[in-house]
Formats: sequence, structure tokens, C-alpha cells
Amino acid sequence: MNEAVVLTPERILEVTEDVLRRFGLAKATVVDVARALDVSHGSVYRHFPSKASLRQAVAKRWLDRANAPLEKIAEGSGPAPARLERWLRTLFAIKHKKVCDDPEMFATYLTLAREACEVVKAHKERLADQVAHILADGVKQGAFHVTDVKAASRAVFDATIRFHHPAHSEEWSDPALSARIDALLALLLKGLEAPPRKR
Amino acid sequence: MNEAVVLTPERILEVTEDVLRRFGLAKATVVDVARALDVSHGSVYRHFPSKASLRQAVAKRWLDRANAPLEKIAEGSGPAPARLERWLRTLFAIKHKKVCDDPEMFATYLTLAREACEVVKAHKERLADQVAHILADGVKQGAFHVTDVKAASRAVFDATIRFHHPAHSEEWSDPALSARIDALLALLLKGLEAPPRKR
DNA sequence: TGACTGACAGATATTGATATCTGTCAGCGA
DNA sequence: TCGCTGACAGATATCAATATCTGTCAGTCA
Repeated sequence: MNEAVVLTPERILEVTEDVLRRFGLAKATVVDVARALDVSHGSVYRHFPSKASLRQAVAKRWLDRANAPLEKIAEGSGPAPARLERWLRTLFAIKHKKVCDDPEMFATYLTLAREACEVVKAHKERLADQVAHILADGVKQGAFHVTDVKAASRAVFDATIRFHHPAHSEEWSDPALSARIDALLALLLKGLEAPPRKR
Repeated sequence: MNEAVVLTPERILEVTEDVLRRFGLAKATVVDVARALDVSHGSVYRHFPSKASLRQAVAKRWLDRANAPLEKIAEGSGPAPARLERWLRTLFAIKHKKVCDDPEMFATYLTLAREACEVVKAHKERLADQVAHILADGVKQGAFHVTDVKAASRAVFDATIRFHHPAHSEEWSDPALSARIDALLALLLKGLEAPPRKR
């Protein structure tokens, strides 16, 4: 058992990603996936109850991959302000890289994400938790002055949305992008920082 | 001359807005507009070179109307921080009101705006100038500490995009919206404010 | 026994024939 | 003369007939 030809959800997902890449979101069918796997399309339905759930699973894989490096930064150690800045810059870089490297595939994942809003919601919550974690560290370290960590982390996430939300991906080719990110991060870090101790 | 029945661009625009409201963006044709005006559709083309330019003009009217109250605040007097906050809250309120009152018409204008990106660009620049104006006032008053007013105003605009960009209008029904706006504005104002003078 | 197949019904997409719309312009009427 | 009309060509949208896809399930085979 567990030989190379066994049909697992993981293998289906891999092949599905490949089919999406080759055929595009609109044209990729369950029949195409089954053909690529050399099974009948009925077999795919043994592992995923519907086409929608299959697509959802692909979206989840994608988001999980994007999440990994961010989690590492959030869970790391060191001064919170630098960590927050690195976390945000990494978030931006991941998204910008995706859209630059393969805009077509990015559009595919974007539509997939709009369908699988539950999965996206969970992803966003993970990200918000990571920001909150860094902010809490910063408060402990005395670097940040924040009364409500949860509200502040949401504010940081909201304030940076233009540079990581796919709806704004067309603006990321602006040559002044990096200067704008610098200005925004400086503003936010100043807004978070604890006032210098009075003498 | 100049009697009530004369065909002016202004009258065409009014009727076009009405036709858009009644028929929806996809169904409204130049023939419909001409019929509502009780002229042949050829006459409409005497005043607007194309359907696209007619739509663009409608979008411009809409944006101009939205801009008026903001300009008044920006050009006003008083402490810059309060003025900036009022300006931003007014910006949000205008957009939120539009989407709540008549979501269908909002969607129409949204699509219109996507087509007329030149007009939208000019509108955004006007808004950015208004923020810059308030920030510059704040620096003069000693309330804000900002090295580059232009960059900072862009940062403020970028940071608040979630609450005024139509792409995020679906999120505006979040019951926590007002708390999120409060948190973000507090963060931004703190980021802008001049440090207390050392004793 | 349990994973897989393949035929099936209903839903969705494609296609090509037809109708409507956009944009032009020669000509009409004030 | 000047603003408007209405017929026209080419582009675009609609619609119904046809093909493909999704999701199910009784039956096959190891």
C-alpha cells in the first residue's frame, strides 16, 4: 500500500494546480484533472465532495505556503519595531513577487480566493494574530505604547492594505511604490512607539 | 435662444444619469438617452464624441459633487489635526452613504470610474493636494512633525484606503467599522503629531 | 469489502444566426 | 448657415439549439 500510483487528496491537489496553470481557471474542469491523473472523474469525487471544495483546498494550500515565512518572523525574537517592519515588508514582498512572476496565475488564485472566502477569512485572522503577537511583544519590551493590542493590530493591517490586498495589485507597478511603503511604515511605527521616557 | 428645450451638455448629462439609474449601466444605450431627451441619437453625438466620453463626463460630475464638501474642510481654518480627522471622516462618510443609500447606483458609478481612469486620477490628485494642504498647515501650527509633506499626505491617503476605496465597500458593513476607523485615525494622528516640546 | 468506473440527469457553457447598438454623414428645415 | 435627422456600415449583444460539464450511483474488479 501507499505505492506511487495511489490516489490521495495531496496528489489531486498537485495535479489540480498544474491543470489550473495550463488551462486557466475558467477552462479547468474536474474532467481535465481526472484525465491528468489518469482516473475517471468519479474518483476525484471520492476525495472532494464538489468542484468548489477542490478549488477551496487549492486556495488553502496557496495561502498556507504564503503564511509560513510570516509566521516564522512573528514567532521570532528581537526588538518588536524592527520585527513588525520586517513582517510587513515580507508580506508585501510575497504578494508583489507573486503578481510580478506570474500575473496570470495570480489572477487565478485571486478568483479562487474570492470563492473560498471562509478560507481567506481564517488566513486573515492568522495574519492579524501574528501582528497582535508582535505588538504585544513590543509593549512588553517598552518599545510600543498601545492601549488595545487587538485594535492596534487591526489598524496596522487596515493601514497597510493597499500594499498587500490583491484588489490594489495593479498599483504595485508604481515606480514610487517603495518610497510610499517607506513613508507609510515610518508613519505607523511612529504612531505605535512609546514616548521617550521623561528624562 | 437659451430656451428650455435647447440641447446642452449639462441637460444631456442630467438625463444620462437618470437613464443609468433606471436602466442600469449595462442596458443604458445612447439611443435610450436620446429617446429620453426626445431627440435623435445623432444629436447626442454633436455634444459628446463617443459613448465613452459621455460616461466619462457623468463620472466627473459625480466625483466633483463628492469633492465639494471636502475642499471646504481642507480650505478651512482651525487646528490641523482636528481638521484632518474631520476631512477623513467626511471622506469615509460620503463613500459609505453612497453605498448604503443606493448600492446599485454605486456599482454603476464604480464601473464608470474604472473606465474613466484619467478622470479618477485627477480626482485622487485633488484629494491628495487637500491632505497635503492640511498637513502643511499643521506643520506651520507646530502640531505636526512631518519632514516631507507630500510623502506624508500620500501615506495618510494610502493608510486609509480601506475605508474609502470602493474595492473595499463590501467590508463597510462590518459592525466594528467605526471602532476600526477610530483606531486607525488615532494611530495616524499620533504618527503625525509633533513631539511635546522638551520642558 | 472497498476503491474505482462509466452511464446518466440536470446544470452550465458554447456557438452561430439574428437583432440591436455605435458612430458617421449627406441632406433637411429653420 | 447651423443644428438636427435618419439611414447606413460595422461592431456588439442576444437567443436558442447544441455540446460539455458536474455530481450521482449501481455495478465491476481486485
